[in-house]
Amino acid sequence: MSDRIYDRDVVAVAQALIGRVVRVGETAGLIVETEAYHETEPACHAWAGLTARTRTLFGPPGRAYVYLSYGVHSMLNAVCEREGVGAAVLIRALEPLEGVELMRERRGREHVEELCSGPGKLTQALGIALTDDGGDLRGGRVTISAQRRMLPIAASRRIGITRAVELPWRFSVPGSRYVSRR
DNA sequence: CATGGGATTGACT
DNA sequence: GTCAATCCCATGC
Repeated sequence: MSDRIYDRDVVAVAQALIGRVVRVGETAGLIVETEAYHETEPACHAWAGLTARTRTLFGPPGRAYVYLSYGVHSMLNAVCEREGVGAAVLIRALEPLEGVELMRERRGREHVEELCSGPGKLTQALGIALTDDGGDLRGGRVTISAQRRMLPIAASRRIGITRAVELPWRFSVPGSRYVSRR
């Protein structure tokens, strides 16, 4: 059941989200890159424990955790594991599927490869903001499909962090033109 | 209450 | 390759 997508090990969920579709209004994209974060490792916001910022992270699974990075970019995560455990999957890149013209307007870029190929890019392209924090990913404004396209998956180290860098918790579709840091 | 560091991006040398 | 933007919030005095 789709109810069990998020209520399990966050690393397994990070892999299971590859090939699903994120949709917001008329815009939609195929997930081609994710990263797992868990309270037991210091790169995760939940490492610091339950605070105002991490309230959603410790809440029920299947919700959106959206936070502001570098004071500039909104980041979309899927809250995982049982309520009370701080864990989430960062959605790092999408292959644009629908609403590409609207994505171009919002991004100010023409090339399809530059629309959703990064965690800050895709939230701008889909119009995801901090107000989407806490929303239900299976029936809210921002949704992730229960259906999944099966794609090859490669594991690697997470990008842009300074702690727990050795964990191979980044997952991406090998050869995709739509992953970040091409 | 003051300070400093980001799960990034885009512009510039 | 380097670096600033910009602001939330965790941390420490």
